[in-house]
Amino acid sequence: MLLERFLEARASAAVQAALELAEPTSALLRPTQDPRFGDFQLNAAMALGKQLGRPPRELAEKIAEKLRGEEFVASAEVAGPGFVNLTLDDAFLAKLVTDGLGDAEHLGVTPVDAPEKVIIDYSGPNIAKQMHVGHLRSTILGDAIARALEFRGHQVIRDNHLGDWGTQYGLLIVGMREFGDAKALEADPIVELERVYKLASERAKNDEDFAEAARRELKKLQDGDPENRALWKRFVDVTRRTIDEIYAELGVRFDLYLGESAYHDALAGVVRTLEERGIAREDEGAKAVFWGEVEGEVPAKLRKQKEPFLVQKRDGAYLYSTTDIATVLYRRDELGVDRALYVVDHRQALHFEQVFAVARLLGVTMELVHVGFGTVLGADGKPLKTRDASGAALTLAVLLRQAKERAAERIREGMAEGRLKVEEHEIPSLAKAVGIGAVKYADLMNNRTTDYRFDLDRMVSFTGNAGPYLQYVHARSASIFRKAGIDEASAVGPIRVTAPEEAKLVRRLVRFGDAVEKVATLYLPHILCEHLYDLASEFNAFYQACKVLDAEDEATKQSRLALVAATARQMRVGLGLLGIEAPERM
RNA sequence: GCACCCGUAGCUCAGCUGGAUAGAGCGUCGGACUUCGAAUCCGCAGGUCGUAGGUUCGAAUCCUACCGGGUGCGCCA
Repeated sequence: MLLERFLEARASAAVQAALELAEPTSALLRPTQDPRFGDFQLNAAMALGKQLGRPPRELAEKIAEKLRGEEFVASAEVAGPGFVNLTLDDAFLAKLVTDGLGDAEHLGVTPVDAPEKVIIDYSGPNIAKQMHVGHLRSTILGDAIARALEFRGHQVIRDNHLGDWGTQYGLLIVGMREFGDAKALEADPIVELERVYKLASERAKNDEDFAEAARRELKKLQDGDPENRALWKRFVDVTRRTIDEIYAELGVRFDLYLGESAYHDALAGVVRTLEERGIAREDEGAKAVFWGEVEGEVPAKLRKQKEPFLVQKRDGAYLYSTTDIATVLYRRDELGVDRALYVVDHRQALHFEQVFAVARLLGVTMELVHVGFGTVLGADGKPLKTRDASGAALTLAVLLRQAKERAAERIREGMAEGRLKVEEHEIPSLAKAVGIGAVKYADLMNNRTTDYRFDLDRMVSFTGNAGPYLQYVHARSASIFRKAGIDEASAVGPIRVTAPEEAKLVRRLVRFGDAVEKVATLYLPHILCEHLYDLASEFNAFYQACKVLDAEDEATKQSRLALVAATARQMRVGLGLLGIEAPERM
């Protein structure tokens, strides 16, 4: 069940009945910010008081009275100008958690009524370039959102829209012939490709013949010249080897790797269609959409825009705008998706608005969402540069390695202090789980929409609100079962709330489904991070205050074991949705 | 010129789409390990929510203006 949805529905019905309203109205249910006000508050009375011309507190009292009969309500009190403060019934909540134990996969969270086929486009690294920390966000966010959607019951297609096509390949081809080193390309492909690209693009700036040659080779490549095609294919293959290592490290996977090149053959047709429909027209030799003149539905913002949306260059080459339009059509016609998500830096917001607007003009009705995210900034507050000569390149591979190293150090400390019984050979996998988990959590805990400052120390920090804090709760839970010599799955309650810490923990556990639902509808994984952090805090408080194995009686022990099991499982599943491992010990 | 985003504790950030006395982490300082794991817990300190108006029972949140920072806008992706 989704608790908030359930409560909102029941409370709204109560409001309508209590006030004898003809139309249904929202109870304006919100979680309270202060436990003194109970668990949830209803704000409807104040809004309706104005509307109905009656004192809000009088309405609130009627609503409260109506709710007092509900089985999930412990108390309903009127407070302040007309709040109705709801305190939920402990036994009702405890039963929800106990019931959830029977559902190992979804923890009692019911799936959406109408599952959709959703394609999610994320990561999208460029061929011939190292993945750097800027790629982390799209990759991690996309993966977490995909998992949340799947958890809610949607069918998800993960697509890696590789940057494997475009003008840089002309440069790379002539560059490789001019400066390339076959041995280096084999040994460390991306380093060599980046070196060659840098030399070639510098040369092209001052050498018109060289630049011309690059354009010629690009044209040959795009026309299917076998030799250039083979070289290009090699660039793609060696890059794929490297990025796939990173994905394996991150535990990220894709169903499709349909890069830009996959749509090349469709581009001429797209432009032709746009012209035929009067959406695009020729101008100064190029083909473009002029938002002021096209007929049909166009967002007001674009209407006002002077600059056209270019779909073909004067020299006949296509742009990524054309590719993206072709991609939308492919996803509709060949994949039949209901929804397409683009997890891409928010600097491309205008680009996607334009792509989507063109798609609408072409009659595309599926939901198209640009899931934009903030830019990763360096310590100076400027977008993090990685290609620049100044300072060592901070690649994703380097970041992940450092995170793992620090985690390994930490594990060795624990072993030395005797807190941890870990075999030497377990260290690498454990360090990976903790190190990579810390990096992922540090990224995901930020609100997706805002820029954030990249700080390596913070990212591999293992204290406070950080990945390992959540993993630690899971490991502690697992440790209790190890010590008791029983299986987590055999702890089935029933849960009874006796201590205040148990009451708080239960109240957190029942809100898991709502958190995941928000991630899947708002595309904001940090909401789940926050939930799991709160869960961890409340578990730690419970752990501090309540004996589990040495509980005062057998029923309490069974209840608490079930509570520990529910926490462990929710933490494991929740971390799983974030793409973070939950080790049994750490 | 047009469009968009952001200003919240010393630092990094939440604040669930308008609710009550604005919350975390880090950092500082002080406590808690013979007791289910101290990567933990407890406590102290820290705020004109950029500024000024407006909307209303009620604003960090919505509107307007201004200040400050950033981004994107014909032939890159």
